Amino acid sequence: MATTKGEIVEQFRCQAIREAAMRVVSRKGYDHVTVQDIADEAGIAKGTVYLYFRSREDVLEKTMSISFEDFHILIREAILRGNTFVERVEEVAKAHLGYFEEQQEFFRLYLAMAEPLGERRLRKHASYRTHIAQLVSMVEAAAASGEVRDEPPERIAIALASVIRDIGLQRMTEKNKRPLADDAAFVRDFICRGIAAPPATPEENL
Amino acid sequence: MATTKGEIVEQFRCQAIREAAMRVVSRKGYDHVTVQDIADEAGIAKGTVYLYFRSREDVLEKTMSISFEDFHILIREAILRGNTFVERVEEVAKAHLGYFEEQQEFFRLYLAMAEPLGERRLRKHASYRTHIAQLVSMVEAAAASGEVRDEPPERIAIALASVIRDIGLQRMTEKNKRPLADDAAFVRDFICRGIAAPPATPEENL
DNA sequence: GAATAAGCTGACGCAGCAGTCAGTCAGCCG
DNA sequence: CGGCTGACTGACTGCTGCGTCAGCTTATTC
Repeated sequence: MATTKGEIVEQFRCQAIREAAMRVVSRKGYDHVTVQDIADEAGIAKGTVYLYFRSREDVLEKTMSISFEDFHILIREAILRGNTFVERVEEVAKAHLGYFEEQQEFFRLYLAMAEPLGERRLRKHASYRTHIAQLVSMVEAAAASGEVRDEPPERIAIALASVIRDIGLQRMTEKNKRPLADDAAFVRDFICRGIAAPPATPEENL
Repeated sequence: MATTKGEIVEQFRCQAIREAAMRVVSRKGYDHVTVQDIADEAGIAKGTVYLYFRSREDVLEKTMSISFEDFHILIREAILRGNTFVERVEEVAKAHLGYFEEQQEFFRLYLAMAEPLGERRLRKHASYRTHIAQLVSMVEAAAASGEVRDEPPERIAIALASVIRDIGLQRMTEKNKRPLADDAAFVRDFICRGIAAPPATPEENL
């Protein structure tokens, strides 16, 4: 009884518009998408967009948030799968890169949000901050159990996201892709041999 | 004889406009700068801008290129200062972060160019590619002498730039800054303990 | 001081886009 | 069938920003 026929139609339309928006943002970038683009992509008139969303910004904001929800869940699960910090990093990298692979549109959306230009973005989109926060708490847990060196957790988290993002970006532009597992392992090694607490002082020659 | 009075004036004006453009790009971001903004910042009329540059894009392009020249020289010198790969990474990080510190406007410009959205930027601005190329050849040299693991040099170079950039970004938003040397050391450790060839198999527990 | 040249100006033309709203039309009800 | 409803449309308005150019101001020359 909660969902009338009208509400179902509304949901369907909203979703169609968001999906169109996602595709267009992928192609043209966040800043350069017009409402007309979105309408064309969805096969409706521009005015119709305004029946379901307050503004251009509203469409893009909601598109962002909803797209990120799946992603957040995926990363959360990846973190839970690992038992040690090293394992968690590998799982996160695998999930991250894998999702980028199958959702190239999302990846471009993610890039658009992560782009740090003027901090405008970083401040604006709560979804991206939530994503970083997930990583921060993972790092904090590892710091508490002595698995990582004593560095600001947020610094490590951002560096982690940064490396994964750029590896993902490179995978995207490569012709003959390396196996995903290899890249996840690369990230794991790259990150962990850098930030893991020294095992038992093997050498101290720096 | 090569430089008439007119040419000197022209050079002076061009420089003033570029400097104004740099400040404005810093504040508003590449995409959102208008020619009027630049003219206002330079204290001249909009039309005057078009006496010295063909278009808005021309102003921004030249601003980019010239700003990057100093930066390229700085990084080249940093690379030459180091004797080992580890030293070079630290020198590069120090130079990088130091330059970001004293040239915050340049840093924001750099962010605007590095933003990978849609590869539009990366393809467009040769300056950024040149910067990456510098790092690639540094990594290649290190790979040749067995100082780094056998991974695609460009991958490592981009990851390196990525980490430095994000550390720089974080420094920028911090209230009480850590000493620059500490952060350069952080980057050095973060990078090198990740990509340095294993010294003499201290442990093999992965 | 007048005449000429050079440099600069900002109002204007034009284009593109966000958001609006009067009008259209398909479907439904009596 | 004829009238009503509401979802949808797309032309329109207002605005912003690029690039132009007729004219103004300042420097230079005689």
